[in-house]
Amino acid sequence: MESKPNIQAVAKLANVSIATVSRVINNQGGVRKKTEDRILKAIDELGYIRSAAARTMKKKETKTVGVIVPDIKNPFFPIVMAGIEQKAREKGYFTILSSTSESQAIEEEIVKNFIERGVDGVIITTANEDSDHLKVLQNQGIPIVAVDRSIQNLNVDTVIVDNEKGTYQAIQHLILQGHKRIGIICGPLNTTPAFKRLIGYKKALEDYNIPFNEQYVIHGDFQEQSGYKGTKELYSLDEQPTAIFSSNNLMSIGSLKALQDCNWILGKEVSFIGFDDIDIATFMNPKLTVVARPMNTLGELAFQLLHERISFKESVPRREYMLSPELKIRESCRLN
Amino acid sequence: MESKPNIQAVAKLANVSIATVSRVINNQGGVRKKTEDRILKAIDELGYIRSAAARTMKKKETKTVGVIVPDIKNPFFPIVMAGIEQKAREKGYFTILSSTSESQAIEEEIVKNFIERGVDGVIITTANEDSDHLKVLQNQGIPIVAVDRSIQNLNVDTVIVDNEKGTYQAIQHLILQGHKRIGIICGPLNTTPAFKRLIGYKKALEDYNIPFNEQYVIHGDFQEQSGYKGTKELYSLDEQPTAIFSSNNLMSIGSLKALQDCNWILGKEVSFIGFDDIDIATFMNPKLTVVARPMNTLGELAFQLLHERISFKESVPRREYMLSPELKIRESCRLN
DNA sequence: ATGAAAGCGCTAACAA
DNA sequence: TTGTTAGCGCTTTCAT
Repeated sequence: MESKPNIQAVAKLANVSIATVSRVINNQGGVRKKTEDRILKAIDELGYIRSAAARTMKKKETKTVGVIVPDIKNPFFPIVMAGIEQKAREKGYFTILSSTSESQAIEEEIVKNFIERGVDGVIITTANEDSDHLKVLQNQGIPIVAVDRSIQNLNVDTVIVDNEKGTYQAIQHLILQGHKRIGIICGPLNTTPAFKRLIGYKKALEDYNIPFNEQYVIHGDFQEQSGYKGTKELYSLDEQPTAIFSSNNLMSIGSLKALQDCNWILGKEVSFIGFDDIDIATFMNPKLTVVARPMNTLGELAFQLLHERISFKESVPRREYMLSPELKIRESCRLN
Repeated sequence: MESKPNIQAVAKLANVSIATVSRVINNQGGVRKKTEDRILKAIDELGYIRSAAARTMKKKETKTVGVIVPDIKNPFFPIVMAGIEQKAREKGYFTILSSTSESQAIEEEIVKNFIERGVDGVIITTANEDSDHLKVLQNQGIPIVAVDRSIQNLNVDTVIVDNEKGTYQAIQHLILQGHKRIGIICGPLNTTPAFKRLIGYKKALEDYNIPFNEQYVIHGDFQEQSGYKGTKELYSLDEQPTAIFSSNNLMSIGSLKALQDCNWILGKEVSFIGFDDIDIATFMNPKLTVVARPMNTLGELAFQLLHERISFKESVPRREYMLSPELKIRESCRLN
C-alpha cells in the first residue's frame, strides 16, 4: 500500500476513461449515477487523492494564500492568523504560513517559494517596507494585502491600525494625569507601526506643550530584550521619566521585568502603558493599561480584501482600512 | 508584465534548449560558463521563477514538510514551530503550518490537502490520537512525526515530554510542603499529555498515601475558559483544596483569573503550579512555580527525526524521544 | 453519457 | 557541451 494511485488507476478499476473520473472528482455532473458510484467506490478503494501539482499545471490556481509574518513567536501574529484562517476556510481557501524572523533575506526566499508554489495571493506583514523585494509578486500578477505594516511604493490593499491615534490617546492619558517626563520604547523606526507610534507620542507632547526630550526615546527592536534594556536606561537617567509607554507587547514584557529588577514600582513610582493587550495585563498588580488592537478583525479583513482582489483583480480600486485601537484603562497609571 | 514566463521563454531568449536552462536552474554543471551567463541574464530579465507544480510532477518531491497543530493561539505551538522552521531551513526544507482548532474534521481536511500538495513529510500534534484519519498518510508512504501527543496504533517517530514525571514532581513538591487536598485541572483525557498528567498526579498521591478524591479532579479542555470555570468549582467546594495544579498554560491563565475574582489569595490561601512556563509566570506576585517544557528543542528534534525518515525511509527503526520537563520552583507554593 | 487526446512546465535519459 | 524528447497526472475540448 505504498504507492500513490493516480487518476488512471481509478479509471481502470472503474472501467471508465480518465475524463469521466475527472468529471466526478470535480462534481461537474453529466455522469450517470451508476457510473459515478462505481468511480467513487474505486476512489475509495484505492485511497486516491488527486495531485495538486498536476491540477495546478492545468488550472493555474491553487486555492491557497500565503501568509508571511515577521515573528511567529509574537502572540499578535498567531491571533491575526487565526482570523485569516477562519475566513479562508469559509471560502474554500487554504493558508500556508511562514515566518521571516524579521529578516528580509528570509522574506525574499519565502516570497520566491510562494510564487513557485503558485499561491493565489499573499498576505504579508513585511520585515522591510521598502518594497523592492515584493515587486516580483506584482510582476507575476499575484495580489498582495499588507497587514499591520504598509508597504512603500506598492499599490496594495492594506489593513492597518491607527497607531498614531492609539499612541496619542495613551500619551494624552498620561499627560492628563500630570506626567511630563514620559519615556517611549520604540520599535524599529523603519516600520510604519513603530514610526507612527513615535509620531503619536510627539504629537501629544506638542499639543500639550511639553518639550520633546530625546533622552526619553529608547530605540528598541520589538523584542523583549530591548524593552528590558531600554527600561533600565530610562531608570538610570538623572531625571527619570514618571511614565513609560512601550510600543509593543514583547517589549512591554521586557520592560516590566526591568521594572521589577530595578525595584521601580509600577503604578506608584512609574506609570506604564503598553501597546497591545497581553495575557499578563490583567494579572499584574496593578493591572496594566494598554492600547489594544483588534487582532482577529485585522486578519479577517485582510483575507476578505485579498479574496476580493483574487476574484476581481484590477477592477477594484486600492483600499486601505485603518482600524482604531482601543485604550483600555486599568490601573498602571497614576496621577503624578 | 503580468504573465508568468516559463522555461521555454527563457530558453528562447537565451537561444538555447530548455534542457540547458534546466541544467542551470538546478546547478547540475556541464554548461559552458558563457552559456550559463546568458541564461542567467535571461532568467533575470524575464523574472522567471520555476513552477513548483511542474517540478513536483517529475521529481515526486516538494522539499516541504507540513506541520499540523491543534491550536495556533496557544503560545506553546508557535515556539515549537520556530524550532521546526529553523532546522528545516538549514536543510533546505520549507514548512507549511495549519491549525485544526482541535477539530478532527479540520485535521482530516488538512491532511488531505497536505497529501494533495505532496508534502514530503508531516509533523503533527494531533487533535485525536485515534489514528484512523492519519493512516492515509502512511498509505501514501508519507513519513509522520508526532510531537507532544503520541498517536495510537500508528508506528511513527515521536517526540514527547515526560508529562507523567513532570506532573509527579509538581505534585510531590506540593505534598512535601504539606498539601493533601490538591486540585488538578485536566485537559481532554483522550490526549496523552492530559492523561499522563493525571496519571502523574495520581501516582504522586499514591506514593505518599494521600487518598485520591474525585472532587478535586476538574475536567477541562486546555482552553482558558475551562481553567476559569474549574477553579471556581474548586473554590466552591466545602473542603477547598489548598493547592491547584493546572495542566496547561491557557487553563493556568483562566485559573489565575478565577483566583483573583474569588479573592482566593495565591500563594497564601492556595498554592499553585502550572504546566508550561508562560509570560505571566514571573510577573505574578508571587511568581509562579511551573513545570517547563523544552519547546524549542521539541520542534528541532521533530524536524530532525522527520528529515532522517524522509531520507532513509524504512531503514531506520521507529524512535521515541521523551524529553524531561523541568520544575521551576518560584513563589506560588507555600507550606500548608 | 462517455472517451480520445492535447498540453500545462518541467526533468532526465538518450543522442549528437 | 548542448539538444530532442518522453512522460509526470491532470483538465478540457472535441468527438462519438
